[in-house]
Amino acid sequence: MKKVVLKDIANHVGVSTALVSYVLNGQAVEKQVSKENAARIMAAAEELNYRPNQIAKSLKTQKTHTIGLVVADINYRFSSGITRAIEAEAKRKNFTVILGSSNENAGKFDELVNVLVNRQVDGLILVPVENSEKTIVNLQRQEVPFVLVDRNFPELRTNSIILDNYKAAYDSTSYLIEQGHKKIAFMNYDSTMANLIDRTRGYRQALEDNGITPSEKLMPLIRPLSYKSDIQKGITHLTSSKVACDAIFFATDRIAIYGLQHLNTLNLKVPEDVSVFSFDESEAFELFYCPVSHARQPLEKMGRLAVNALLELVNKNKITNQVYLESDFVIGRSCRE
Amino acid sequence: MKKVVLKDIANHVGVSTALVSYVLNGQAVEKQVSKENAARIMAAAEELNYRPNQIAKSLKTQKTHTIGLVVADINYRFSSGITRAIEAEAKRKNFTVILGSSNENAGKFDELVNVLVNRQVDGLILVPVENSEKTIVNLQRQEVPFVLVDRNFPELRTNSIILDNYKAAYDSTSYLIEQGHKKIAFMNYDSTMANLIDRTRGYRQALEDNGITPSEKLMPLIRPLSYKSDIQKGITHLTSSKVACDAIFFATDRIAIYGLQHLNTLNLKVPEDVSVFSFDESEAFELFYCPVSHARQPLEKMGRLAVNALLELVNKNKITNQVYLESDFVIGRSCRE
DNA sequence: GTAATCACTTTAAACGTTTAAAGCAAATTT
DNA sequence: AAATTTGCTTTAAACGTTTAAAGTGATTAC
Repeated sequence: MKKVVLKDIANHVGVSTALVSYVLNGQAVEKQVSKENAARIMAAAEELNYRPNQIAKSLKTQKTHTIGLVVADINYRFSSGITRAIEAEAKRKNFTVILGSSNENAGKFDELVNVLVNRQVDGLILVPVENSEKTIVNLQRQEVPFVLVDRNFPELRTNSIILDNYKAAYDSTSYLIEQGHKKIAFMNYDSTMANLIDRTRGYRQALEDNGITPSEKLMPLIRPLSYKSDIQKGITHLTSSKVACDAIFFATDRIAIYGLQHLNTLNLKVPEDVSVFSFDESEAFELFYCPVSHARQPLEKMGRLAVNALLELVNKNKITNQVYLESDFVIGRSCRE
Repeated sequence: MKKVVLKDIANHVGVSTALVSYVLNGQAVEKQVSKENAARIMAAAEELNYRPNQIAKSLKTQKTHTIGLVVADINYRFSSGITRAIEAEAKRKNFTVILGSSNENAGKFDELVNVLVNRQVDGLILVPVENSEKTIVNLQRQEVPFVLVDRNFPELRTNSIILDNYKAAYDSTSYLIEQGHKKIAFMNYDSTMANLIDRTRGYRQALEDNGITPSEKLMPLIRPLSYKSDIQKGITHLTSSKVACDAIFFATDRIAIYGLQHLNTLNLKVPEDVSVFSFDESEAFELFYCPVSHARQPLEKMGRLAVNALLELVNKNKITNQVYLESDFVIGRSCRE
C-alpha cells in the first residue's frame, strides 16, 4: 500500500494541499475554511488513513518534538527508572524520547550525542560519564539546549538536575552515628565524578562534625575496572578483626550488591555482625534477607524537572541553573540500634 | 551560532551544493570531482563544523536509518537487556533506535507504534502486549516492516524471534523430575499470551510424559492486577501441609521474586524445605542466599537476530518466518537432589 | 575545421509539509 | 456603477538535502 500524503487527500477532495493542511492542523475556523470542505477533508483523511509525515513536518517547522536521552547504562536500575520518568513527562508534553546508552564510555557518549544532534532533536537530557567534559563544552558552543541529570561538572556552568549528594551522604552518615556506630566504613569508586566525590565529602564531614576522625583505612577505593575483586578485598579487610568496622556505607547500589554478596560468602550477618547502608536501591535488595536502609533518589521528580527545564530552554526562556534535589530515605532493618 | 548547512559550505568554497554533497558522501571519485575542490570542501566542512541535517536527508532519501523499539516495560530486566542487545546490533549496522515502553498496556502500545510509524522509522521491533492484535494487524495492512520478539500471536503470521517456551518449560520440568521431585507446582499468570501458555503446556506435557498426572491444585493462576496477594496466597497454599509440594517452578522472574520473598516470610528454606526453579532471572537473585536455577533467554542472540531479520525485511528480502530459540539453563543450588 | 570526447560543474526538481501572500467571485458599501 | 469588503481558495516558496540531467570549456579525433 502506498503511503498517503497530503496531496492525495487534496486530489481526492478536489482542493489544494494548503486547505488540507489548515484543516488537519485545526486551523479550519481561523483560516475560514468552508464547513463542507472541512468536513470532506476530515472524512477523506479518515477514509484514506492519512498519517502525517513527521519528517517533512519537522524539516519545515524546524522542530522535531523529540528529546534525546543518553543514560550511562540502560541496565542500571537508575537508568531504567529515570528513562521511564522522562518518557512519561515527555509524553505529557507531546514529545518523543530517543534513547542511547553510553555504557560509561566517553567515546560512545560523544558519538551518541552527535547522532542525536544530527537527528535534530530539540534538546538533550544527559547523564554524562567520566571524561566527557569535551562533549559538553561542544554542545554549549553549538548552543544545543541540554540538561544534565544525576551527574554534572561543577567547573562547567550547565543546567543540571542532581541530587544533593553531599547532604544525602552527610545525613546518611549522621543517621549511622545516631544509631551508635563508631567505626563507619565508606566504600566508593575511585572516580573523578563530582557526584561520587560529594558523597565522600558528605561522609567525612559528618564524621568530623561528630568528633570522629575519618580514617583512610575505612575508605577503600574501588577501581571500576576491577570492582568485583576490589569490593571483595575491601569487605574482607573491613570486617577483619584488625579493622572490625561496625557499619559499612556503600556509595552506590552496584557496590552494595557485591559487598552484600561477599558478606554472605563470609557468613557475616546483617545487621548482627555489621550494619549496612546503601546509596540508591537495587532490585536485588528485594531478596536480601534483611531490608537494606538506603538513600533513594527521587526519580519521578528528577525526570519531571529535567524535561521541564529542557523545554524551558528550548523555548528560549533561558534559566541556566543547577537544581539540587533532596534525597529520600528508606529505613529498613540493616542498621543495628 | 547559526546552523551550518550545505549551502554555507558551497558559498564558502565557491561551488554548487551538488558538488559539496557528492564530496561529503564519498562520491568524489565516482563523480569526478577535482582534487582541489574535494580537498577545499572537506576542509571547509571541517572548519565550519558542518553537521548534516538527518531530517532533510531522510525526507529526500525516504530512509531514516532508525528502528522503533517498543518494550513491555523498561523496568524489566528482560527489557533493558534486549534493548541493549538491539542497540548494539543496530549501531553496528549504522541504525539508531527509538525506544518506547508500553507498560503492558494495549492502548499505550498502539499509541507508541503510531508515533513511531509517523516518525517514519524504517521498521519496528516489538514486544507486543495482551490484546494488541489489532495494532499488529494494522501494521501488516500498512505494510510496515516489523518483527516481534519474546512474544507473538500464533494465529497471526508474523516475523518473530521468540524463545521455544514450550521446550524450555518441558526441559526445566524434566530436570526437576530427574532430581527426584514428584509434586512439582507451577505458578503462572492468568494470561492469554501464547508465550506464557506454552510454558504451561511444556510443564504439563513433561509431567505426563513421566507418568505424573498434572493437578490444577498445583497450578495456581496469578491475576496480573492482584499479583502480589495472589502469589502470597499461592505460596501459602502450595507449602501447606495439605498440599506440600516439593518444588515450585515460577513461570516468570517477577513471580519468582515475590514467591521467594514470601518463602522468606514463611521461613521456608530453599532448597531444604522446597526446591525452586525460575523462568528468566532477575537481578534480585544476586542477593538471594542460594543461587536460583533458571531458564535464561539468550538476549544477545535474540537482539541480534531481531535486528537482522528486520533489516532483511526493510530491504525487501521478505523471508517471513518464526524463529524459535533454545533457552540457556543456569543451574544454581535451588533444587534439592 | 568540425565533431566527439573528456573532465568537471551547475541546474533544477524532488521529498512532504507549512504558510505568507495573492487571487477571485459574490456581497456590500459608497 | 465603481470601489470595497467578505469569504473562501490557490499559489508558490521554503525547509536542507540528493541526484538525474544538462552545461561548459578544453582536449582529442577524424
